[in-house]
Amino acid sequence: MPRPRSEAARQSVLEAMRAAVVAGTYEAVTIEGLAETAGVAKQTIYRWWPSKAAILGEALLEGDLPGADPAVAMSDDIRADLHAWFSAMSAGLAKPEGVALARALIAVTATDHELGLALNERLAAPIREWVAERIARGQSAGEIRADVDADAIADQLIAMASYAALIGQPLSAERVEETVTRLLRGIAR
Amino acid sequence: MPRPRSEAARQSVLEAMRAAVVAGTYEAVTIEGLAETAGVAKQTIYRWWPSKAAILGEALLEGDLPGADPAVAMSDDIRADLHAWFSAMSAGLAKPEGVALARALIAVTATDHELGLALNERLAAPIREWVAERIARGQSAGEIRADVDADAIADQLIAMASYAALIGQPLSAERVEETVTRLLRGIAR
Amino acid sequence: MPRPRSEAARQSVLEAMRAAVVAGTYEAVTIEGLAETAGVAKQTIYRWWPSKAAILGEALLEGDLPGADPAVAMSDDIRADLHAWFSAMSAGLAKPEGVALARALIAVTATDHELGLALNERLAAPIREWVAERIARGQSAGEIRADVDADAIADQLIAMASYAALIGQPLSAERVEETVTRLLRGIAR
Amino acid sequence: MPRPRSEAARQSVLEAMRAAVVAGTYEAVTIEGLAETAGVAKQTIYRWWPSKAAILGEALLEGDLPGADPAVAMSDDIRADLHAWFSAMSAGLAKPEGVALARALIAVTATDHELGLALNERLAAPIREWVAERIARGQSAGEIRADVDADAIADQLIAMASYAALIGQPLSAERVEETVTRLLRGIAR
DNA sequence: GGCTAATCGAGACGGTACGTCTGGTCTTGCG
DNA sequence: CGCAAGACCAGACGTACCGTCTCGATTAGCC
Repeated sequence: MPRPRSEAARQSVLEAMRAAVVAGTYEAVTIEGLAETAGVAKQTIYRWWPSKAAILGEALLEGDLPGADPAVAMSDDIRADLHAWFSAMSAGLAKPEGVALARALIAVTATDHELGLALNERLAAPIREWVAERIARGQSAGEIRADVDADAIADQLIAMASYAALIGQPLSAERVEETVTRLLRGIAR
Repeated sequence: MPRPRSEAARQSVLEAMRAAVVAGTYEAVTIEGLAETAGVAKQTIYRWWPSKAAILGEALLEGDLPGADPAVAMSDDIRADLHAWFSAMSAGLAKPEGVALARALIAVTATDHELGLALNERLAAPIREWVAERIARGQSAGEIRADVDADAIADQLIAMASYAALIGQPLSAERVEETVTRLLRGIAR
Repeated sequence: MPRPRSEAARQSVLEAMRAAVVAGTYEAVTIEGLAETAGVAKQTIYRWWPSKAAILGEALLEGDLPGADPAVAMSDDIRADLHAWFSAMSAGLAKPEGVALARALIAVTATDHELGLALNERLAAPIREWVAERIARGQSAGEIRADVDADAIADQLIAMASYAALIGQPLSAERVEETVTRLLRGIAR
Repeated sequence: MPRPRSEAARQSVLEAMRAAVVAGTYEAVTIEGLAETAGVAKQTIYRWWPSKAAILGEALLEGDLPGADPAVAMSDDIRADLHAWFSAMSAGLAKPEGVALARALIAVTATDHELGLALNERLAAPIREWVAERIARGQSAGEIRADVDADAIADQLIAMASYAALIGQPLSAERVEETVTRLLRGIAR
């Protein structure tokens, strides 16, 4: 049987993509540049990825987009939980690295619809899940209205954080605070 | 004393940019293609614009980004007003042309920070103003809490509409309805 | 280890150059035009040749400048030999193709000193050699003065033929005849 | 009455052409550059000259091509006269300025046949005349054969000097000496 | 322990677009 | 109406990458 795909080459391409995106804009990333920094032949890239966008996608899913993972334990205080999570996400997307990766994701979405949609779906799913679960808990506890649409809330917060990264003006602590407060007022029983 | 700049050339370049963006992606727009469709020499473009992004900026500010202009009269019913406006904006950004232009704006913002920020500022300003005014009216009427941050609300809605356009899934009427309802519950006195 | 240079591409570029020069002036030759007629990418040309002049040089050395090769057998009659050769050279440079190539050589020499000098040297060398040999033979035979400078003679005839091609008025048979006669009177013992 | 053509502009264009040609190659001369150095508008050049070549032509005829003017008095010694003149011409074409202008003339001739021919004719005429006259004198004095073709001699010397300038290797004093000596042996009675 | 088949690096190839430069033409307003 | 100034259309310049295509050199299994 033939020689298997080189995992080292794969990793170094993904790493090169992350580095390139953080260093400049996604648009400025070049397959040739990637190949050079990764120490890999161009053909090796073209053999395994159909496009620059696909490489970014894999790099984002594999590495992590700071703020994308709602690694927040749930307590009994829904306000505290939502605030902790939204605040963490905003902070993740406020770091230079986070801004760069988020912008690259946005750029690729604005360009390659299909892939962008898929990526957003994949990255948003755990968030939606977390929010749904926390809202459901609040509903069980009788704090939250029964007719609240958890997805709408998750989407709103994702949109806000994402837009803030796009225009490069991270949500301030006050804005985060205000948003959570107002949101809770809107969905409290 | 020399020949003045040709307004016709300028207009046809901007028009070509709008057309190109609507027809494909912003990334796929080419200065050479623009020159060709506009019936203009490449140098004429380079003489007056420093970049593709600048052309798009001018085209967006001059032509109009559907949904960007809050041309909604204010009534005494704040719910109706907010709904009418947010609904109109969402609808504008749901039309193919609106999606295309919004995505182009997003793409340029993700790429050329400076210019993107300026553009967003310019386009958001009238919206912020309108929302501020409407909220203030509501506060005078005693319907709305005094401590509400109008900018936060405007930004939230802009982010939501913009993100919806980005991922190509326009806000449904239900989602618009839900958002306004929840929002009002959050800010009502 | 990579793919080797394409000889086909190289040849078709050189051929395109010869054709272009014969069809028009050297000045009017365009790298883009060359690439197009040769069915080759522009970059392939830039990869291998530093300038238009270098292409012409290679084309001239490889193909042949009519009249540049003194393919004349030597007999015992120095007058006949010199006449045959000078006449052949003049005739070669009188043909439209010869005129065109000679002019291109002159144009490139007038422009790119270094290369022009090298080319002239390379093309003149066999001529100088032939003349030197024939003169030496004449000297052995006692027909020609011992102090004759063969290079001076070769250069004179090259200059004359070249200048004639430049101004587009080929040396007439009479002028060739006269020149050889006068020359021989000048160097005979 | 209309304003007459500006002689100052004309002169400064011609001067700029001479300077440009001496400073670089004829090919590198640019109408725009000319206009700039001459302090003249591009259109003023296009109004009065059909081409770059025409400007050079006028500049050469008006200014002087060093060595082109056979300003040599005739004595009774034909050898001395021919040597003096040919030597002066070679020297003129050996000076950097002379080489540059001669090359420009050659370049324009290689490119614009018509004009080049005309220019060569104009510049060669006085030389041919001078040579014809001197030869005729020599014939009267019985030094020179009656059947000598003066034009052939003039052309030969022009070609030699011109070719020497072209390849940038001025005729050495020895070569000049040798040439005149050999030439005279060829035409002496 | 050789055979074989897909991998890898390197980089040439036909292309497209870049941003710049110049050619010629035209349009201003001043003198 | 000539002229300086400079915008305009046109198109070549030389460069950078694109995605495809050889090359020769490894490197697994499988015989």
